[in-house]
Amino acid sequence: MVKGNHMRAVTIDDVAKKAGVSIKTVSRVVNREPNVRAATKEKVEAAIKELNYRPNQSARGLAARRSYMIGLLYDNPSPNYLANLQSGVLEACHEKDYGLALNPVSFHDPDLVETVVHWVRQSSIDGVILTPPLTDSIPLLEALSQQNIPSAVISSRGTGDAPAALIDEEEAAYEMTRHLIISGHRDIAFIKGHPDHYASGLREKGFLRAMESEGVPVAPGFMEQGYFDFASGQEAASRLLDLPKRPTAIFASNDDMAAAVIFEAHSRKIDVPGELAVAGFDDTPLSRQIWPGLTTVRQPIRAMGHQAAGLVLDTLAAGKGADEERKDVIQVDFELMIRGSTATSR
Amino acid sequence: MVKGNHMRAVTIDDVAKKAGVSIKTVSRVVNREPNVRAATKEKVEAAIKELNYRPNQSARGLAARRSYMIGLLYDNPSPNYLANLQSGVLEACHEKDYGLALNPVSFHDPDLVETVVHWVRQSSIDGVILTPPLTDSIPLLEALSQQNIPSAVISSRGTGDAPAALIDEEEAAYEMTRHLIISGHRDIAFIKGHPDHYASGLREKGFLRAMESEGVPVAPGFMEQGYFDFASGQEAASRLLDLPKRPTAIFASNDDMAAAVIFEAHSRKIDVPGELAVAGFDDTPLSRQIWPGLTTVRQPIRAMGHQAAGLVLDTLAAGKGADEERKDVIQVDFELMIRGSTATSR
DNA sequence: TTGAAAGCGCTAACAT
DNA sequence: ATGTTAGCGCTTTCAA
Repeated sequence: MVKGNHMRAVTIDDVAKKAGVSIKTVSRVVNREPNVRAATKEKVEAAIKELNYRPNQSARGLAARRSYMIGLLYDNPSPNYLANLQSGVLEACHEKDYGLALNPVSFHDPDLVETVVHWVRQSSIDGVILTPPLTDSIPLLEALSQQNIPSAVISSRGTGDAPAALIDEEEAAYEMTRHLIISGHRDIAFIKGHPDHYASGLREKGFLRAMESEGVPVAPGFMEQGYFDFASGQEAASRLLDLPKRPTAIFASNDDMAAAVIFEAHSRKIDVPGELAVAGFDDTPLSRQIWPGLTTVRQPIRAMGHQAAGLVLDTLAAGKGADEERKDVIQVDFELMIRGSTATSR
Repeated sequence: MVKGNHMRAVTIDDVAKKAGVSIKTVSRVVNREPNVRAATKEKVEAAIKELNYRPNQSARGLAARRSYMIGLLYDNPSPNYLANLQSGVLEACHEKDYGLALNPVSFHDPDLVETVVHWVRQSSIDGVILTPPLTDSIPLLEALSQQNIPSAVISSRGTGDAPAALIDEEEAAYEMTRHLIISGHRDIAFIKGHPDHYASGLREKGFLRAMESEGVPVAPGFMEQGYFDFASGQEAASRLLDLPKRPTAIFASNDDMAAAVIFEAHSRKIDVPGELAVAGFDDTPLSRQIWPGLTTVRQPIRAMGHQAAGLVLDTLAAGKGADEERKDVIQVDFELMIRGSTATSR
């Protein structure tokens, strides 16, 4: 493959000339539009191949008023979450020859809605994927829908406002709680997730439902507020472990907080899992890298990213707008990962 | 702000009208071209701000024959590394109204060079940023240079093949090793990094230099090969801790492997730091979330991403090609983070 | 220092 | 089933 530094790029005109058709016909073939005779199509495809033609994305975007890019919106997710999600989204984009534009935003920005809509308009982003907690901003969802911007959400309230890829958060928390109860625990404390996240409520609900259905009471002071970060987990853990009658098990709403619980236990010489069982949520690498290994809930973030991107791209492929929005909800399976932090035999 | 469904995006004409100048003048301001009176410039900037104008990338790309995008190439970095780096790069891109295109590739792909060059050409990517170990692929660097594709590397052999943002890896390893020696250790083992990474060699060199200069011999079997992942750290740690006369300190070439050392120590009831001191490299969140806290070397990845993007964008701004490539090397400061895993008084 | 005019390569709307 | 004609919003010439 020899190329000079300033080789003129092959354009649609070159292809049209070589195939002996108009540029519009070439355009039709490239965009897989109907109404092209098979023979014509073949001629054009041959010319494209011979010239090694690739449409200029800028020209395409300018003329068609779209960018052939979808946007990923996020607010300060954990590195692990972002990397996995992005990897899945990129994969799906790659399959459909779409590009990915990233946009880190702030959930609490009063101009969030305007910022996002403006970004989409100015960049001609064709569709967007939202991640928690942005997925739980009703004004944002409404604006996107009203502005006819195709979108999909990762995890969400599942109200069907937009297509979604999610797990059954409540059921996952329910099952994890049952695991603790079945392991013999009755003094189980819970550290809640960040209140901005709708999923936090679901996890809490799952916990409470399991306790109630098993007839295990939640002791006073055993429900602590956390914010998904290590520091808040540490504070919550401190309070719980300083209680006169401390819990024998703590279920934290995510792994970072669970790791903080273990950290605090270690520093007080409280044996995990002997004196204290700990469970988390997310199955981050961290859960395998601390000692003892952390029992947690695995969600297939990567796959969910892939699915969500697929939902957006399907909408795009279906109708050029998001008019007849298909409000799919893809529920994927979670998995309980039982590790050392809740081991019973020792 | 009321907007209909098909609100026309703000264009350069709107800005020109509002500022009372021609579109060319707006263009000059946007592109920071010279020969614009300060007063005019201010008027235009005010209009841009008021209308919240962002240039249409497709139109820009079409007219200027470039994409206004830079590419970020990576091969399976740790989530934390990727998230931080990307954040810095995005920030720099945002400042200059550039877009970012991501490209996960494989260092061992025999078609790596062709894949990358083709991708850059097809997408009209204006320049690229390489991350380790891609930064250490001579053929890749040569191809980019030969094809006149502006690029910058994050960390590298520092040979000046391309502009780079890096820390003094060897010196960092040297100082960490000295910290261990000064803390009273003499039986110090080292777990090497992935051999694909040039930095691995530098870190090893720093370790050996410190040992030698302090007159501390490296015991047989005290140099272990690792691959930067937790599993390889575990294996290396197992071998080291099973030695008849085991080390009193282990310096692992990154945090994941150091965490594995601590994990293995815990599971053998070896007290850290009492019986075994452990040091890592990277200052990942993990280093603060395991117990005891991990002594490590902090590199400002985010800042390095920002710098590297700046180097590429500067090249782009300077000459339209990378003709008179400025082979800058920006060295940023590292920092020793001393935490519990190497504490002396207990 | 500024502006007017001419495209960049493609798709959309309307021919035929 | 295929072609013609206008732009899309910007940068580039070149002129003033």
